[in-house]
Amino acid sequence: MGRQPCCDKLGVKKGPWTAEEDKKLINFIQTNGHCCWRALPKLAGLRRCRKSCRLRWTNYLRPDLKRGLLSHDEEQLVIDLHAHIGNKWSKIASRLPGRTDNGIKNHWNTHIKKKLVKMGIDPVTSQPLKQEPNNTDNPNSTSSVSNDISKEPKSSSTKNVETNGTTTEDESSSAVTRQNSSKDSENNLLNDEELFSYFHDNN
DNA sequence: AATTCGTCCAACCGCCGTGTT
DNA sequence: GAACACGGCGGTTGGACGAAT
Repeated sequence: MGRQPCCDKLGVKKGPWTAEEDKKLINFIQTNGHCCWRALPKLAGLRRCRKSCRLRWTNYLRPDLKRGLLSHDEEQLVIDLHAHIGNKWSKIASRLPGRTDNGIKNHWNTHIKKKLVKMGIDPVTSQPLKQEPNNTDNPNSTSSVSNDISKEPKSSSTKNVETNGTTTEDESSSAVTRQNSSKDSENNLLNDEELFSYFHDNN
């Protein structure tokens, strides 16, 4: 039978949001809340799909959003969480107040993934990678990696240098603990309660 | 100065889980 | 129980921008 499209394509606008659209969405949600995304575009006078509205609100317009790059602590938390629950970006985001799943996902894909690879860790499984030709003389891959990391921001923009200035040893050490801890969890994803208790214990 | 490359991030798409009829 | 509607999630894309060449 097939699902119907999420919204009728007729007259539905796509692409970047204008300031005016943002204003409409904010005004509507501030006065009415987002009770029903399906009806919202019409009621708010927007020619947008419900999904587009929800995404715009949650990823960009929400008043409690934190903008900018993740701090070192936040990044560390993302890495640890990811090691335990995998690509559950919304769950990870829920542990980082003011951060969105989209933002975290973006940061993971552009930054953290590469860092982990450099550290000799498979970003997908959080397990140590098989030795690459480049890493041949570092059986303990994490040790040399931490040095790499400290040099790494070279390719990053200047914004990055600011926030990453304090990185290095914490990252590698955490990677080691993750390797150990991820061992017991293997592929067993933690549910929310387990996750909570895990972090409760670690804090 | 022009081009290429890498990074950042907003936005879209398709699928899934769940609640309702 | 099946069909449907809806909200939400994760993967991916593409444009803007700055740095490097």
